[in-house]
Amino acid sequence: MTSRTRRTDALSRERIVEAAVELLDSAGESGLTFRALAERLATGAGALYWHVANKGELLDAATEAVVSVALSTPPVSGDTPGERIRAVALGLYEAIDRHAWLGAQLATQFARNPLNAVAPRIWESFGRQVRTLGVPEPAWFHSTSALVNYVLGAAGQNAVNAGGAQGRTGDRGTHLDSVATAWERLDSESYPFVRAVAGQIRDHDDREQFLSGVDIVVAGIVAVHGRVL
Amino acid sequence: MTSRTRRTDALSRERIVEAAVELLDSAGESGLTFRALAERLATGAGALYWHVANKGELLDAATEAVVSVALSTPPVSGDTPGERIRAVALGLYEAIDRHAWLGAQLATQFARNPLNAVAPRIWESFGRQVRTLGVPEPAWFHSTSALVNYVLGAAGQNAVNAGGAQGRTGDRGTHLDSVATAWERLDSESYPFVRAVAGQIRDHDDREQFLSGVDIVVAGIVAVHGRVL
DNA sequence: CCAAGATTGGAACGTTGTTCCATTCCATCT
DNA sequence: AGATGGAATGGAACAACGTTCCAATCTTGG
Repeated sequence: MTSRTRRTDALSRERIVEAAVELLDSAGESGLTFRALAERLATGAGALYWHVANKGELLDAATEAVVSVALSTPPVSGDTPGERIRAVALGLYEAIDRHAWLGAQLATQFARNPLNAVAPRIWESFGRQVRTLGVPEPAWFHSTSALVNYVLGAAGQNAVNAGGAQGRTGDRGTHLDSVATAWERLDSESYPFVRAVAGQIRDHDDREQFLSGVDIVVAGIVAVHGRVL
Repeated sequence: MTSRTRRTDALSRERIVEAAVELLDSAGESGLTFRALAERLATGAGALYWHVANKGELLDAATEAVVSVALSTPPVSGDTPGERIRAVALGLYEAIDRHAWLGAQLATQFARNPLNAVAPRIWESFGRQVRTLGVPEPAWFHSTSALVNYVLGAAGQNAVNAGGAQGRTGDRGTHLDSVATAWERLDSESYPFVRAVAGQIRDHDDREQFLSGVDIVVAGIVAVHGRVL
């Protein structure tokens, strides 16, 4: 028996990242600690550092793993360029909805580590569709930048509401309700506009609001840079 | 002398927040610790907790203090609604440029603490101008949401580039250069679009790119919801 | 002047990311 | 098969952090 059976419980970067995602999903961003991760993998915290440089790299890897599947499945569908952009954006939105920690992560990822791999992935997915809008090449950069910035901004702001797919809308409802109530109680001299829209926050649909913003940005790209096809 | 002179070095929430902003500016987000803050204020870390509940509240207060002055000075000027929206956005942009930590903070603030005071401030500033675009009331919420999400998304992504006003463009230049180089080296099969726009990242103007996005969103709002005035 | 509350500041606690290193595993060579 | 050396492990230890606690000190009203 020259080659004994390889141990199936051996550590690897992939297993670590996978466990990190599970831990983030179940315990939140503050729940991801090297000790909890080591316990879940039945090893010591020090061993993880052989496969992962530090916590930042681990977070980046977890983010990339999740974004990667969100952007690759399903293959973007839709008849018009606008519909295909909505499909890409919706894929990201649902990934954020599934993983409550992802929104905050995406919103600051490029700032924290501009050399990571998730930024070009997102840019590529949106940029290809922006190109099909008929935008001339010199405007590709600004147009895609606007779209990506909107999506990542919405990601960061809506991160709290994540997890609504499971039907536990109770938390979300009371949560939005408390925000709406707080906004309605603001000084009417200083905050007339906020008070006017506070009611809409109570019963709005996050997904619809998100897609509405995508439509606005796409319409803006076409209006400013685009040609009508 | 029944009333002795009041000590001028007494702690107060304002002095603490002011010192926190200075510490964030000079030492970055990781430089803000209760120990460093206590040393700067010539006191103990425990004393700070009499005026500030915890670090999150301190960060919120620092953010609000900076955003507050950014949105109130100067009084928004401009002939058209679009120009006034640009003025509001530019005020925020320059605050982020002055305070490198602010971008990441804003990008996740609403998610972290939806009841804080900075979100309604930003919504009010933009919302008032959106109203003057001629958007009908039912669309105020979606339109302002799109604009705010774009601005905060751009804030989070551009946070690294902050500090360019002082003229030390060397860091920024080499930094963007390394990003551009990394993007140019990506697989041409998987990343054709990113490679095509990588060159534009090297010599683009952040401010111009940011404002270009604002124009796109404003044009989109008008195209989707607005009336021509 | 004196009590009572407000405020201070330093010590201490628990937790975190990370480093260090002795030990174990495993593929390869003789 | 047995030795060898690098790959990999895991537990202890360290520094730093947010936070709590409390004795000491100020400040104010009677």
